[in-house]
Amino acid sequence: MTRMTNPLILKLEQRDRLSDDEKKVLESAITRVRIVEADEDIVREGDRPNESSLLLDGFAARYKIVSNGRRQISALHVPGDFLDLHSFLLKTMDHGVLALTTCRIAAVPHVTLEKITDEYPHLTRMLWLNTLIDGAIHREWLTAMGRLSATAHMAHLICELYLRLKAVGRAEGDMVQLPITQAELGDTLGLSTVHVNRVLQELRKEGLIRFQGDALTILDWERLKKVGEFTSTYLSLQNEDR
Amino acid sequence: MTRMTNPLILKLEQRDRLSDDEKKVLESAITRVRIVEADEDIVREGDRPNESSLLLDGFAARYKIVSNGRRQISALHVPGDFLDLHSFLLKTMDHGVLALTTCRIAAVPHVTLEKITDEYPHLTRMLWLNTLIDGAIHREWLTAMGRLSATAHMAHLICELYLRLKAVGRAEGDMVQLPITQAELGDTLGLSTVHVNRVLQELRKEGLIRFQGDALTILDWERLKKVGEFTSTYLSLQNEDR
DNA sequence: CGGGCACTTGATAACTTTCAAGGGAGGTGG
DNA sequence: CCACCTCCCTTGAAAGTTATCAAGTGCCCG
Repeated sequence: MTRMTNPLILKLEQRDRLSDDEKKVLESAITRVRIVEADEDIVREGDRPNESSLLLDGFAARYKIVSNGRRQISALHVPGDFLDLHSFLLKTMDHGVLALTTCRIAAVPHVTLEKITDEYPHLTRMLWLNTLIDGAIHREWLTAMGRLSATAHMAHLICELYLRLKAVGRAEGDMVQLPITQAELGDTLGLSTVHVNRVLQELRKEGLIRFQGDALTILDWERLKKVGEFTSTYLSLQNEDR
Repeated sequence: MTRMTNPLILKLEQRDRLSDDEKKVLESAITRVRIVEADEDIVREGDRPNESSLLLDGFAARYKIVSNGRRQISALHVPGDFLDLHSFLLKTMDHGVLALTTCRIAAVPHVTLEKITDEYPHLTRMLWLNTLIDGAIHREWLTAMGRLSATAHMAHLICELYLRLKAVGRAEGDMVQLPITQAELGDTLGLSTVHVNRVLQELRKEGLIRFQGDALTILDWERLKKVGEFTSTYLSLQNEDR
């Protein structure tokens, strides 16, 4: 499903006004668009990319493998997200990025990013902001993982994903397409697949969500938020001068 | 204990060269230095600061309280760290920042940061980098919290703190001052205080560390790293053009 | 129609929390 | 100068949450 509007612009414009010039710069920053199939790596741990990947369509995850082969997903990405904007300055990837579904990905060369930082201060701040939001999400996940029950943590994640998808026009009413397996959810929440299954059943039984195939429907937003102790502040969905 | 060199400059110079001009700009960005006593808030959740706080001396933590009163610490800060540089662009604090010890804190007005982003592209990238390293640490903590045992997680944290303190000249050989209570460590790792105690005893019994009062000594770095599955890549301690 | 993958279920085991209590060190007031 | 209070660390036992192990079901795709 291809959209006309670059979802990154959609995402940034929710946080601050972009000038036409800035939008043009962003559009022209893209050198090429490629397709990555599900379960393929988009970037590998240890890589030193000379471009950053922008997700145009599909779902992707940042992940890390630990010694016993267990995997932890540290970020889930939806269209409009940069997958490794941080590699522009961090240089070496400290984690891999994986396509969860077929992904359409735009490449932005690091030389272009450097040029933007030299010439477009406000646009630079917007890109910086983008990585700051990633950081805010990381902190929220840390809190959820450390101090919430498995059920609350799941509810929290669902709230977040719903809002993030809605923010880039990927929600249809109370429903979003969420093509993520329970095993992947487990790797995201730090739970076993079996427990993910039980937790989802609990949320379903409570009448909070419906989750059939890829279709996730929010049945009771208020109670879901309450169960997940969710507040959206950290997503910075406010439009402000930045 | 006051040092002459601004620890932020020390920290940044480990990652890339700073020009004399840039250093001067950083030094003069500081408007005032204040002291915050242990257990006091430096910034509160919900605040909209118009300046960012740079930690010159002491230990601080970003934290969040969840409903049942439990607390999660999402970042531990050592001298040279910005505590809320992200508030420059995120505007609203999504968490609080607490002094764990008496802290000496410099204030950098957001208007000054904006001026830096307008006029000093490379310095801007270095500040951006600073927040990217925070993000990398968050991801590493997520992995440790989700997929490592309590003991491994603790070992991992100790490795990280030792290196970070060493990087700003706060290590004396294999020893660092770590004035953090076991309760605070629990809030950092997502564990109960009791379990923190048991995990520390295990690391001591294994001959990996000594931890008496505030003095933490690394007794067997190689084995500690192995237990904590620690690799330092994510700390970006390499000097590179950025 | 067979195979594979994702989801589901039940039983047991492991890890971590909670509850309860005692010990030790430092600071403060009488 | 000592008693006492508080905070932190430590220990033991019981409870709770989540993982692991083991199967079985359903569905999509070749």
